Amino acid sequence: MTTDGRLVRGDHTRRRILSRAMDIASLEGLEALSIGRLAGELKVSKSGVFAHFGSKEELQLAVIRAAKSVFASRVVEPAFAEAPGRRRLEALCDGWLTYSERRVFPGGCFFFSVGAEFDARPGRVRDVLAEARREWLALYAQTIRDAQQLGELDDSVNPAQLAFELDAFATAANSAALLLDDATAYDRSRTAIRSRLAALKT
Amino acid sequence: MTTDGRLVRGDHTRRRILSRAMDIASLEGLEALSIGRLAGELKVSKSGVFAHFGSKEELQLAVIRAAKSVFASRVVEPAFAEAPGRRRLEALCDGWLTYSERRVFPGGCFFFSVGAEFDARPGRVRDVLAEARREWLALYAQTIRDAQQLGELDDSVNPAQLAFELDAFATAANSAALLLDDATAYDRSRTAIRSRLAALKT
DNA sequence: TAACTGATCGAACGATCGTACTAATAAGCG
DNA sequence: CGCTTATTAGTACGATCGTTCGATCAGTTA
Repeated sequence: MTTDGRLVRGDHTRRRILSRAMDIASLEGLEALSIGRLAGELKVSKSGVFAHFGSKEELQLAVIRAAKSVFASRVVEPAFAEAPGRRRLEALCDGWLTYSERRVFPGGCFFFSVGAEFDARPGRVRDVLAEARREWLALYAQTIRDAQQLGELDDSVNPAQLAFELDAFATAANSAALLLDDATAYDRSRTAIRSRLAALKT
Repeated sequence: MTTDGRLVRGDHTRRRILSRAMDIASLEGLEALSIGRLAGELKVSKSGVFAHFGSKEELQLAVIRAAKSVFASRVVEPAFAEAPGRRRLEALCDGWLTYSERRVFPGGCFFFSVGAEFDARPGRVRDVLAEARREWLALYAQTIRDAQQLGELDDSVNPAQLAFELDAFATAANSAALLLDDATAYDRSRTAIRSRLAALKT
């Protein structure tokens, strides 16, 4: 148990930094995250921000960890409150779309934005982002497999293939909603997902 | 007719700059494009690069125009060599995937990368990128409409909806291939597109 | 109270950014 | 050859970047 006032204060500052940093990163990317800018916006000294992370790369990695935690609580956990199988699969799809639509991060899905930013830059940041995406697709695939074993989804479909397609529909909605200011893209995405899954009823 | 040696020389330099700039932008984004960096890599002076565009934003806009031209010659024009209708639609899908897979730009699809970078930053760059995406989706939709009028595609499908889905499959392949180093994503994408279109035979 | 620890600050560093100037260079043209 | 025009070079500016270092302030512990 931690009641040391100094640690509590530091933890509070750290959370403030990471919260603002997630917003900036989702809007403008992890490279646009500058320590001086964070310090200015949060009314803290540059070295105060820096001391929490030790380097810009460590800051970026900490921001990604924080975003994973937000994503888990807003998308993954609600889906796991549903029964395994088709119900949970639908909750994953719809939970993701709602997470993008409601702008949990102001720049849309955090991992879409920074994933595209780092997908061609070698380094630890890219590795962590790739791993996060792999975990997400694996979660989709496992949920599909569960639904198949429960007899709720046609056995003939390849789980990785269906995971790819569902994720494609969702991220395309995110992209269109942001770049094109086209909120109807979420409807299109839900239509596509619903009709793809309807074809796989058993 | 232009045979003025000075203009020819300037045009050549400008092309060299834009070519390198497109590669950098596809890999690291339009903001990572710095005038000093371009000058260093191309062995010209900073002011030499600057003089061609007048500002960084104008450089970014010129790079986008150049990328549109590359995209048109590699994807759109080959598809228009095919007969209108289903043939042309399939050429658009496959041409796009091949364009991404062959790394016409080293960072994958130029417009995917910079679109994600600017989708939440107001300004002229975003406006131009949004317009380019709209044109691309409109081209898809028109090609679908043509196929319907030729009796090659089920009339019941909404062209904008199908365009959304086909584009979703393609961009998802680009994203997975880059971030996950997963070249099989192109196969998954082709499978998804083929089976989606097969369901719409008349 | 004294000693210690952790969080934060302030100032400075070298580097790079976009941009603004004024030469220098090269090509066309009389 | 001179005169004009277009492209490049050179230099300097203020701003911001990530990082380093020593000082300062707040809270714990003996």
